Amino acid sequence: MSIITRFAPSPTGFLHIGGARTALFNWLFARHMGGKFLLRIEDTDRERSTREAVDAIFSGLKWLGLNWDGEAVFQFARAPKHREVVDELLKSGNAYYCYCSQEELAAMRDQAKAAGLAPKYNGYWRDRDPKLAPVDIKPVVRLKAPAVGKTVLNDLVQGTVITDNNQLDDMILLRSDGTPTYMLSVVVDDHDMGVTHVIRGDDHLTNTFRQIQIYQAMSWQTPEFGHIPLIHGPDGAKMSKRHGALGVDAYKAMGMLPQAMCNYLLRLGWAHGDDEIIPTEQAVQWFNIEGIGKSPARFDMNKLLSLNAHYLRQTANDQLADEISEFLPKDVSEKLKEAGYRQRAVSGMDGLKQRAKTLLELAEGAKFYLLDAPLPMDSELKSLLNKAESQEILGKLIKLLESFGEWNESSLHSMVKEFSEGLEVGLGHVAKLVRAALTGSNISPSIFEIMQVFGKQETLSRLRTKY
RNA sequence: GUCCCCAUCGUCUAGCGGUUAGGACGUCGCCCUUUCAAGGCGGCAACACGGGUUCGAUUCCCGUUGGGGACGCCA
Repeated sequence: MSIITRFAPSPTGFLHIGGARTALFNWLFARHMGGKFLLRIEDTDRERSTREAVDAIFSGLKWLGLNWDGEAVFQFARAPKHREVVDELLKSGNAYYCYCSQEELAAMRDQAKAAGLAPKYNGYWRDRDPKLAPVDIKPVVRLKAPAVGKTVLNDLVQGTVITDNNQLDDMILLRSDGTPTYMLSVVVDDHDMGVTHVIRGDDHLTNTFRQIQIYQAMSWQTPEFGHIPLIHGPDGAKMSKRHGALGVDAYKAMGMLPQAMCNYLLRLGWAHGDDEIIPTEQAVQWFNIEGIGKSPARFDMNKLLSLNAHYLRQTANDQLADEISEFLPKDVSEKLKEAGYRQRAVSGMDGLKQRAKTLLELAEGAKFYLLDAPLPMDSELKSLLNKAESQEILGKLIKLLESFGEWNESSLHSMVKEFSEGLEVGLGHVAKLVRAALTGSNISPSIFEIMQVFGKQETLSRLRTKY
């Protein structure tokens, strides 16, 4: 039998990092098994669901390369189907109307808590004659869950977990306004969509017992469940906004590469021996649910960054030249469209990409190739260049360069080195001046590589520029 | 409060009864070097604690402690 997984986020905010990992695991498992990966938007909370959030989920998944099979299912649209199931449950005696008010329910919870029990509904209307119902209260429909015995979950990740049914109460299936609850909708949708493996965050673990009760009441076969540990913030607590970790779009904006994100997320809670660099294609081959760890992992930006730097260096130069475009100011990125400037950026990437961890840093580092002299420069560097002594050195160098024929990195290196030794100032000092004139900075790739990329004419023109 | 889950370097992890407890990120030092990186080499750094089981426990069992999660007419 072919397996079917799904990712079922609620569109109430951005696609966060934990959700992305859940999606990744579902996607990897489906692809590994040659099955299907479905997407369902759980938009039954009409108050909080937004179109923007739906778009963020779509674009986030696409960016990560987690393509889903078929059209995304919107849960709210299936409400009529969910209500049909409630009718069936009512008919079969597996559900009943409950007329308790919010106040009464709160009192019950307090009472249970005071008695040392889990705060829950006490089943007041479970076996009561509906004729006794107050006329002014709109009822909810509750599942008539087994009151005794145990519910067993053989979880793919967590192992066998057993809950005493007295821990669970009769959950609400239909709200008083007639809308289905999450608990019911998930079960009905997973069943109708043919989902065979439900892989989700372990914050859903206890919900699963309730959901199993619905499957049982409907005599439906339960899918396999795998509850993966949540990602925690650096302080060990559940990942939240205050950890500064936002939606996947935020990581994109930081200049992260999707391959790096996937690799990082995969290694959070899953390992393949000592392997660290696991490109997605490799992950599809290797992925298995058994390998998922049970302990929560903390989010570590440094490791993500290091992985990102790795994938950045693996990326082809011309592709990087395209990628940095959106990280550049408009006027600078426009230059990228002109063949000459673009060629410089592409040629310069070898030196640039090993100095950047993100596309943002890469773009920053590439600016000097795209800007025209005079370059923006801090005052300290300016005054260094303006010193008579500096000008004298540069003047002599320019003369030599003008008649220098072998315009390539290594020849330029030897030549300038010899030149410096002749002047008895040291290559370091000369390099600093050249670097300033060529890049406007005192940090850059090799100046000889830069000279080669610029070519003789542009190099000399920059060296002659006065600040 | 009740229930559930977790526990190896600072972090992510390998380990599935006998290992000098391995790798990666970070960190420190050295090499390379025109700056900054990258790269190479090396150092520091962990089995939470207490009981069992066993010839032998990081590994299996129980407890303690610590962390996390769930207990909505949210999803």
